[in-house]
Amino acid sequence: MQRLNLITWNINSVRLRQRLVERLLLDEAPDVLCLQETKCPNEQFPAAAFRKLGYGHLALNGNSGGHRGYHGVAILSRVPLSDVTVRGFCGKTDGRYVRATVTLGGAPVAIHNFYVPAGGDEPDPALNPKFEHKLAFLDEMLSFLPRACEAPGIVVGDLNVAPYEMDVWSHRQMLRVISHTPEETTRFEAAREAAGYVDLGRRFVPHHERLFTWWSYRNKDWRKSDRGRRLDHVWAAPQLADRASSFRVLREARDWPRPSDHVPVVATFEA
DNA sequence: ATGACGGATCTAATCCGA
Repeated sequence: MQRLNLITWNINSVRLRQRLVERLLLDEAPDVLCLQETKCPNEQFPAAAFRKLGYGHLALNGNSGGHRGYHGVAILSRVPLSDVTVRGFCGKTDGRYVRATVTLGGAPVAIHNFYVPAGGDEPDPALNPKFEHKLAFLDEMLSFLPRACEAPGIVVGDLNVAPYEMDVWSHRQMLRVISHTPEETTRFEAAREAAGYVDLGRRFVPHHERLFTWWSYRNKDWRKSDRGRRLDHVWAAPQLADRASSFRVLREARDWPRPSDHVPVVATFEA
């Protein structure tokens, strides 16, 4: 493969939105699609439908057991996947990470697909166990990524943190709102820097421009109010970031029928 | 000004998302 076209998308139920995934595969023809919040046990993943469209290679870490109906990540590919690995974070097996390797220009590229915990409402880890879990997850990413990212790769997913001022609709009003608190954003940046990877979104879109990938279902008119956040990310090893030829946020998908509240993020890498 | 929406689940009301 001489070019890698990669998409990450929090689908918010892959079974409910199977048709939207098919539409994306047909419209964008990515080589690899990373999904989060599949909300789907592995045995119920609609693999046959995607295989028909040419995506016959799968890496799944679906929800199971006590996490029925929540979480779940998947990598779909039209090129072979090797080194498929599932890992639990914070001592849980809750479907938040899957890795697979593809080949670009004869060299392996590891793809790390994450669904970071949302963290609940109350931004105090002493009062809110979900926020405590999120901070612990980010801390574990900090210790995990340096070794995992030694092999050149790409970290993608719904990372559930909007690190910069123009990654949220109001920096001032969001500082005490989970996804943009300093406790999260400092850990988030530390984890990325420990990996030595590049924030591809901000390599392509300057820091003074707003860039969002998620808009709440609760807004009456998401486009008009534009109270979004940048929660979905693509981080790339420096040598891959230098070969990135495009980066796009598919905002139009927010208006597809019965949409996800997240939109797909597309990145292209040349060999 | 906080939106008051939408998904899954032991189908009715609850948990969760962020």
